[in-house]
Amino acid sequence: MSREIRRTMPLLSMSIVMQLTELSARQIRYYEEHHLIEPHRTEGNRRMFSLNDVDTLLEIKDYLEQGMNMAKIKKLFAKKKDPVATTEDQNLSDSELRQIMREEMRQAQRMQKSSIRRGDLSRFY
Amino acid sequence: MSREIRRTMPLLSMSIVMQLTELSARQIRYYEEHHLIEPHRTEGNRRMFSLNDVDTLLEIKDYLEQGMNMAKIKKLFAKKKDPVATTEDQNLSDSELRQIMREEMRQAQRMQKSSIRRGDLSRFY
DNA sequence: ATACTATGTTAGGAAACCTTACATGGTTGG
DNA sequence: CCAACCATGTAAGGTTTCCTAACATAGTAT
Repeated sequence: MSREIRRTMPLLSMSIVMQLTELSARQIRYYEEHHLIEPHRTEGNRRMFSLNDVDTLLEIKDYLEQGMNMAKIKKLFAKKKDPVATTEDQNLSDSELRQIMREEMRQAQRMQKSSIRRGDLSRFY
Repeated sequence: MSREIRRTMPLLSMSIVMQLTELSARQIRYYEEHHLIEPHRTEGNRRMFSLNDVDTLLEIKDYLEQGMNMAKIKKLFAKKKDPVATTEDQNLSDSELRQIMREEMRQAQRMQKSSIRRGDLSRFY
């Protein structure tokens, strides 16, 4: 059974995700409104998050703390998903994207080496 | 951050554990009454389970389906924790214990090889 | 035949979560 | 400088999920 499935399986409730990410419920719902995450829903309409969702939230948090705004973050995510999208007003230059990706890679490397880092989900599961 | 911590971190709510284990809430609470698991509690008194708890529950389920009763399962778990416990009425013979352990080992091996097996938690996370 | 074991079910209450709406400090463009 | 907007806080009212406690029951063991 693939790692993909494990990471997309909705296992976590709102309160746990709040603890894991140190975000408020309001913030998490707001990011969902902007389609940056799409948590699963139970029959009773409760959100259930996957580990991937948590990762995404930590990424969003990081970008926001770096001063990026939602609009830019949305474009960033859109482009990461489909780097050759043809929408006209995708005004996030390729060089900007590459810049960000490069930083992510460097961060990932650092995570391999040092032990604990903010945003390192492996603390939790 | 150690695997140990990841696996003991209370992340999962009752409903999710019910799905993962295919046990009823009643059953899960009953096994807790017998101290086979000790889920964490939130401030509001809700149970929060770790991945280890889920493993334990699947193990219990397996033993029960094999016809073992709670009393025996309790002794089995006690002895697995402390194989040299000195309580008098620990009437689970060493050979019985070794027998069970051997089967577990064989099962674990099979899990390495074949893909999906009941009791294989890796389906989920 | 009786007692026990493991589980189901029900009731009443509390915690956690939901959506919607309004409030607000910080930033931004005119 | 001010109006608009952005990201977030907060409050209200309602629903879902979970809690404990108690009683019911089919199957098993004594």
